[in-house]
Amino acid sequence: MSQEPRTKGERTRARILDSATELFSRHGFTAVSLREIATHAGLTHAGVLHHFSGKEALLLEVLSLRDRNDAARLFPRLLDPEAPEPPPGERLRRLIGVIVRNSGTPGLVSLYARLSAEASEPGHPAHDYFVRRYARLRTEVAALLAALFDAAEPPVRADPSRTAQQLLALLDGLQVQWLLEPDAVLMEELVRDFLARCGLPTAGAAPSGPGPDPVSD
Amino acid sequence: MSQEPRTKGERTRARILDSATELFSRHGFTAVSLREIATHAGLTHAGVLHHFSGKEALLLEVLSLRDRNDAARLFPRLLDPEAPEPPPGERLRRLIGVIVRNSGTPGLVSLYARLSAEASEPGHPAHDYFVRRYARLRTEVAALLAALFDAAEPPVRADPSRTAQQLLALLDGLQVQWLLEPDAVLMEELVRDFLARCGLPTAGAAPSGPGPDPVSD
DNA sequence: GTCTATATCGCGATAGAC
DNA sequence: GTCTATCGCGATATAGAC
Repeated sequence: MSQEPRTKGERTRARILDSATELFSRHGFTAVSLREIATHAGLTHAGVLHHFSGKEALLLEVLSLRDRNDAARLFPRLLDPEAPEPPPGERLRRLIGVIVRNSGTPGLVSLYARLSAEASEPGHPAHDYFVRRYARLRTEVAALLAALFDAAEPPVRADPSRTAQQLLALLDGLQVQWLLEPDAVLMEELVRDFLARCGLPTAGAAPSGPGPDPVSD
Repeated sequence: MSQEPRTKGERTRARILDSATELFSRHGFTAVSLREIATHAGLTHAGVLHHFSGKEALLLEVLSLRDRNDAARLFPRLLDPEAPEPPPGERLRRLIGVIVRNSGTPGLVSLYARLSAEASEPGHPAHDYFVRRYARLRTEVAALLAALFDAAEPPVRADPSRTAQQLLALLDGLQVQWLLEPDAVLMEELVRDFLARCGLPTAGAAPSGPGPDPVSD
């Protein structure tokens, strides 16, 4: 999961991130204090704040690590321009696979929804991160949709960029509803239904498989 | 906006709500302290906590008041079963009108996104409120869509309930993206586009007009 | 019932000593 | 790189004024 840390500082930092991930995932953001994370990692809360500028920044690190994993699974070239790019159909299957995979870690999904909403306030420390995240995702998903639209039979005439915005919004919005009432929201089915409405039938099941984590950082 | 308060307590409560709405909208939730709200309303922070069980509860009141306004505009029967129900086409126009109207108060939109994400954690004080909110909205929007589907030419064969979930998710998700980058997200157009894909063209502009606030509470 | 004043608690965050 | 000390915060509780 983590790149081999060389210095003591890097090891401490990694230990803090591990503790934070575990405690945030299990008990949520508000319920966990910096002092608890610090104790769990074997130092004081001021020690934690030497490595991370604040509680919010610590959450951002935890989530962006996970985010890079998901993104790299879908868009290998984002991390390594030399990486082989799977065909569009396979990438669409992986996108649905990420949805299924996320349902295994509702704690982190909840944290992400929370932070993205908080970060929408201008001036928030994570504001730029999310602006960039959506811009990047929109570009990548638009390119993927464009390829799928062209390859479809019959070809689909729709704006890939706008459809990408809609798809990303649908995923985010459904996740909130799913977190509130897991049994009432069939994420995968509703997403497939939307894609079908766009002229992109997604018959098969989503594999996404175990596979190695494409990000190590 | 507020029903004529009779007792001193009701007046104080309304004053606190007004102060909280103004300060939260302008500076966000985190940046405003209960002590500031109290001072702005002319009492101490303990006094505020006599009327509201906590800062989160105060936010919930501010937002649910606004929520009831929006909902009543779309579904008059929710508040008054005797109220006349506008035809489906008019109600769809009003729904789009609410989107346009919300873009005038990004502060409150941001607060709503934030709270709905936070409340997704089980055990959160507002968890039940949001579960009920989505259940109610899903039911109402599904009924509206069912009427529109039947009246469409040609009639649309789609599951109104699932389409309602998708539409609500789209609205929530787009709002987060819009808050992050207002110019990059054309809310109204993207929603109309989705509805058109569902077989529901929404040619005309959305009036929503000024009109009296349907909720007074 | 409405509200103030006060004290106490752990929290996130900062400054400075070591 | 980590600590102690300190700050204002949200929250709780109590006692009492009007």
